[in-house]
Amino acid sequence: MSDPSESARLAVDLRQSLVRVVRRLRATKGFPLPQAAVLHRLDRVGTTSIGELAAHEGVRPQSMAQTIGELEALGLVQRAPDPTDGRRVLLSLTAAGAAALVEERRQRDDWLASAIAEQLDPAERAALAIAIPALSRIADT
Amino acid sequence: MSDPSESARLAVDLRQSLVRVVRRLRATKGFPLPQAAVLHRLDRVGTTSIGELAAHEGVRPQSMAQTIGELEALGLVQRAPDPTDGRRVLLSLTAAGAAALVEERRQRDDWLASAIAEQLDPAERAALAIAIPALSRIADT
DNA sequence: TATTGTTATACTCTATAACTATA
DNA sequence: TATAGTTATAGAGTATAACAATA
Repeated sequence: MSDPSESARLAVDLRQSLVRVVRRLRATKGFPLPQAAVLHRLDRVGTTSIGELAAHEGVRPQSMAQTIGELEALGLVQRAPDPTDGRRVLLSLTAAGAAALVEERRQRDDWLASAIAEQLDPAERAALAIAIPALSRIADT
Repeated sequence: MSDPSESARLAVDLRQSLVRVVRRLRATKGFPLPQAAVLHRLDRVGTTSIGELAAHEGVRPQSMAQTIGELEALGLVQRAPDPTDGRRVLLSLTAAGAAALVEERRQRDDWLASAIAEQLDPAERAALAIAIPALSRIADT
């Protein structure tokens, strides 16, 4: 049974803490968050399209196109035509992009990982492991 | 003991899910997120200063001053001089601000609360209840 | 017609810098 | 000098609208 007042309380507290953590993340040294997300995504899936990236991140294709343009200008991402569909563009990391990802991990990811390791107790880390996929599901709503 | 690789994995997954939920929150009808946060905060503490609000949200006083200016222009927040310190400004909700908060709750908070109630199972909600204060602590780092 | 992507433009959010007024 | 707040300006992040190319 879900208690509506419990969910209401969780909602308000969740919104406040999420917004604050994201501000803190943005303030931490590293690539802009949209760029960092693309670097991680390309590293994980190898090759994909702008539309897929936009859908996965929950932004408009126009917004993702701009992020990709920035990464391309930095030489971190490369485009290739999709051989089976002339409308699509296949994206992948360049060698410099892979190196940039290493640097991103060393900076922002490392900060967050340290915060999790040092400031959370085992029960909180276990709770986080359960909460994260739940949050992703909410984001997809 | 905290396993470093566990924390590293949590960090990357956490960043991605948080950013996506915040984007989704921003896209949901209601006040801009900084304004909504102030409405909630003033409702909770009654009266406070710009500096306190900025510290609580983790933004610069200049940024908070702008948010307050917007809310004041909308007639949702009122200023009063601090009788004991001429530099400070005491902020509080107007009647219209309290009404606006009701509307905010009806819209964005209700969306999030519904998502929590309908899409999360009891174990996930319990995990969220533990994870939220942990996230707040990380934001304060 | 529908889909993929681009370009142009504007608004939101937050920061830094430079300032005023009060303590 | 230090603190609370303001104003000006810039940059990051995202959206909508209008368009071109391909399916």
